[in-house]
Amino acid sequence: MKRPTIADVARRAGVSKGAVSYALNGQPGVSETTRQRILAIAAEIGFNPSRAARSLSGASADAVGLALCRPARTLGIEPFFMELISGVEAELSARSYALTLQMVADPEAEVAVYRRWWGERRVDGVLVCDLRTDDRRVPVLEELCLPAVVIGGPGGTGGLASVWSDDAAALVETVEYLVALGHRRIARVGGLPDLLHTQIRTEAFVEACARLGVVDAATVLSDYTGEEGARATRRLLSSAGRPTAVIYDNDVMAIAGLAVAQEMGLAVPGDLSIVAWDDSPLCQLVHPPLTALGRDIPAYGAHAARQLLAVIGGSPADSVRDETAHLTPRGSTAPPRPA
Amino acid sequence: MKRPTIADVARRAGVSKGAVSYALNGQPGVSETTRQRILAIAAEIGFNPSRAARSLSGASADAVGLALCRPARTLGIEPFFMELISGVEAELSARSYALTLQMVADPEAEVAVYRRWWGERRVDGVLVCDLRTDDRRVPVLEELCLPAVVIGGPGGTGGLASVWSDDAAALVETVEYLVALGHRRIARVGGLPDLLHTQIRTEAFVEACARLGVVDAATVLSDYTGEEGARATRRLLSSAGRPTAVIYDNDVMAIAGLAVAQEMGLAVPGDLSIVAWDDSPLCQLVHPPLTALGRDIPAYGAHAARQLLAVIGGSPADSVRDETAHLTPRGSTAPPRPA
DNA sequence: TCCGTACGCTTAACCGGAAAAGTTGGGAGT
DNA sequence: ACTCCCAACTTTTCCGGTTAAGCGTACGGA
Repeated sequence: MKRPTIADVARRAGVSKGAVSYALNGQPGVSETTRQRILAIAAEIGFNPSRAARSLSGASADAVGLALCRPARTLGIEPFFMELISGVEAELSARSYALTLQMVADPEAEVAVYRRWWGERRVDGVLVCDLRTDDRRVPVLEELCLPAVVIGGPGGTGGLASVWSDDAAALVETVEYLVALGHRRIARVGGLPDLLHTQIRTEAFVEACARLGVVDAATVLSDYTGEEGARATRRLLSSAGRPTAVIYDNDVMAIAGLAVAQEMGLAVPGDLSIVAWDDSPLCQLVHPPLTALGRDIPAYGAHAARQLLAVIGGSPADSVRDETAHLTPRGSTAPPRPA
Repeated sequence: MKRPTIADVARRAGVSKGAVSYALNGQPGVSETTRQRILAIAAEIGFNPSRAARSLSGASADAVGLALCRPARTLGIEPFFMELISGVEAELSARSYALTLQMVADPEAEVAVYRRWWGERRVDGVLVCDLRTDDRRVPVLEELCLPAVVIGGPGGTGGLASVWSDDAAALVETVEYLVALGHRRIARVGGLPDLLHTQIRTEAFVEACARLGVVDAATVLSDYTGEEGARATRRLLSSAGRPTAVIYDNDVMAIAGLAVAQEMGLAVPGDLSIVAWDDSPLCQLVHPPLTALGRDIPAYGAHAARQLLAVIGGSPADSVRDETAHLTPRGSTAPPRPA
């Protein structure tokens, strides 16, 4: 089946290409009668203007890009990205923008992808995830003047717009809660060390623990996978001054940690309290259900998408704060058993 | 920063646009010396040919589309799609194809998306998930002659190419395994009833149970969410002739079912054996770890992507079988406790 | 009556590449 | 010495839209 072009519509309507273009784009230059006739014909033969031709003559690509740099196994297991993407998509498809997705091996490759997208005019802007310290992607995007919204922060985003959530505040709230329960030896299993939010959380953790008189406040860094979470937990629980509470940087590691505790004969929450970051339905499916730091991830993605569309539309790049994760206490946290 | 065009390269090289085009595309028509000089200049100024211009003059869009029609919460929680996407992506990015992702509300909207993509020449082909019975998308894609690969089947794919996995065989293997353990009352918590693979599995289940003398072989349909899985499990375990084994159509429902069984005071696997379809790492993180029907989902996606690229390249549309899911017995299955 | 002008449309240029067709200059063949 | 051919480019056209500019026609005001 041949795709109809604007010329086909013009021929059937007995007018010129220009008239059809004006009619379809709501521009003045055609009478209302003619416009309706043209619209009817276009609808009848199923005409859609070619994106290529349209964007060639100056219009935008009507697409935004998202490059993800995480190993496939991490992506599959973590609900975070899929939820984020569905939120982004909800916002984009409402304005008939497309989302172009690309998995990359490392930040180097990601920068290359951005350069290519920019050169090809394939996207009007990009969403940047997994912000790192001194992130090399930031200066490149600034240099290219490619509209971008960083999902993460605060800080480290240069002149780029960003949407961020106050992880430090959420972590402080969690430590305060655990201290209030009576915990004095709290550990944390963190995510990938290069990620900025890991560092933000670590700093907040150290600061809060110091301020609140937590004796032992170790952070063990991991990679978000269940295996690594389990290994880190085993190490923590085997140590001399074993913690009475552990905060995990994602739910997968928390669930793995729970399994390890049970396998080592420790009662949760009697001997060990567990808090998970990211409150996916998984947290409620295990026994005991996990106390978790949750927030609306699709809304976060939608927020970022909305801001990106604004930046593409010419708005100044500003940094906006999204909802802070809130603690939902469930069965995995309780006062520590007296020694 | 202004994007370099082919004219910029031509000017700096002191040749015409045509020469640059020949040089960059490896066509004869320029000397090797000139070609190298042009390539060097192009690399130096970071030239990437505009996708729009290129695809306008007959070339392909170098992108494939994937429209997903599932509620956001299902997408987030199920590792399946993200793993599939990462597999698809791995294959596509190796050939510098882009993946255009779109979430849609219903099959109607999905068909509209296909028509638009086709008209806009935004994609060269599409991957179709969640095949239904008498799927309306199939005839539309055939009418449009839009290259497509259906992920699912067998059957119901009309003249479209497809990649499928033998779910019936996997289910039969599972039932045989449970019967061999001594189970005679086996239930199944299925997925969305409209999906073709749900029906294929149900038929295979009924047939296998009848053949193997399973007394009670109920299938309760659900929607892949933990809540619904839990509800279905509660109903099954409260019934008179309570099953001694349950097969779940995905891992999330299986984990929810496990929690329900434990909450109702039933020992797993003593009182109830559980088998999960889709073997994500989650299955190994719960206690007891779940016996699961697993297969390599990223490879499945890669396989589908490879076939789509072949169809786009002009290969005939054929139907190829991917790996069959294999059963990995773990702690959640055992012989039923004698009554 | 004549001119200005607003309307409704057509024409043509342009976007940035690909590729067909046209144009050189130099070397081989006779 | 003259033709022929081919390599190496240049020029031109085309893809399918958008949009500035042009061009009749009708209508209103002086």
